[in-house]
Amino acid sequence: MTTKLIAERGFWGLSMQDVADGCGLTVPGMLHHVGSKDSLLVAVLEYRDEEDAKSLAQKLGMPVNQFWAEEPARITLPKVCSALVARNAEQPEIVRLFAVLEAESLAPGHPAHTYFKARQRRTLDQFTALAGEVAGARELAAQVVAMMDGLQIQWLREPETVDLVSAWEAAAARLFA
Amino acid sequence: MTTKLIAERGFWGLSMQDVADGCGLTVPGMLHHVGSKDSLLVAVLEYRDEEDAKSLAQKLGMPVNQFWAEEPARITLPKVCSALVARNAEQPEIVRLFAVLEAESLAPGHPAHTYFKARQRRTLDQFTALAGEVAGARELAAQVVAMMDGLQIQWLREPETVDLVSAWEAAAARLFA
DNA sequence: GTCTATAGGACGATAGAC
DNA sequence: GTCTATCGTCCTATAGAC
Repeated sequence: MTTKLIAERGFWGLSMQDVADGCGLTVPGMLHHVGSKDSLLVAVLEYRDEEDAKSLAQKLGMPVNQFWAEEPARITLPKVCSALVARNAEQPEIVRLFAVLEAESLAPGHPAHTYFKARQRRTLDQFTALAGEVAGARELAAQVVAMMDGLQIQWLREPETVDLVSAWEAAAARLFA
Repeated sequence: MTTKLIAERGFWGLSMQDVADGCGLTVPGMLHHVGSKDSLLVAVLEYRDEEDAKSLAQKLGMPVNQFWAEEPARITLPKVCSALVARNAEQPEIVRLFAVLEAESLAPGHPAHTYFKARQRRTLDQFTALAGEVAGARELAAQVVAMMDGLQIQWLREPETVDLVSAWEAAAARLFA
């Protein structure tokens, strides 16, 4: 529930009042559980990352947290990206949450600043490993991440006009040519 | 001055108090000039767009507001992108302002929602025209915009590690191949 | 665990003097 | 034009009863 509200307002625009209403609780009632606004934020982020990792591993038929470490031939970067995009296309609200927080957290004082910095490094490392032994693997990984983020923004801005999956497939055809 | 603060906090996290302090005024003193918080936002956005258009036209040696309408052979999409990236690399704070607002404004109720929707359409149209008569020109335009936005995020998150210009050149080599 | 009540600020905006 | 003073609203968080 929190996810939807943060996606609409961002973290700075989020009010605990609204979150509590959405949960059918009063404000102190939910603060008893989550502790504070900051810890609520990181809890939501980590929860979503876990859920996504599970879903992704299932889509690829791999055990969780191992899909990028082994079998470099069977699990390729294009396949992982397709699975990721398919997953994201199903949940626009969560994608918007990450898009908003990804930008907000660029400011050094933001509660999720270090979280997103670590997340970007981790994603780049994983994608680089998946890209294989080709020259410029890290460059390709960065471009893939950038393209996915950018297309998601366009999709979220005009969901009626843009289809995320087909937009990504067209981009992948160019990137992985 | 406002630019820097919005870039750090986003629009929802921005306080008129801070802006007024940054300008050496009191809060009502500056509200007299800008009218309201919402109008301050759009004023900043439109001002930046004008300044960027001027700078871009100068870099390309073209009259303002005509660089995408004519001479499709001399002014190509890669050239415009290089000029844009070079311009953006000089002003990380303004780029962060747009990155934050671009994500925040995805919410339908945001003061800049319609502004960014129109901006995205306009940019896509201009880039599509610049791409020329090739098949899939609009797809290419969308991918170029996505790549620029995504690389900017990575650059803003780790300015010490990522160099925006060289990252873009590597991406352009792949996109325009 | 969930509530009522309330503290203690910060916010955007207005009114009116100078 | 810029100020002081202030209104009314919203916020996060705490204290303490049930």
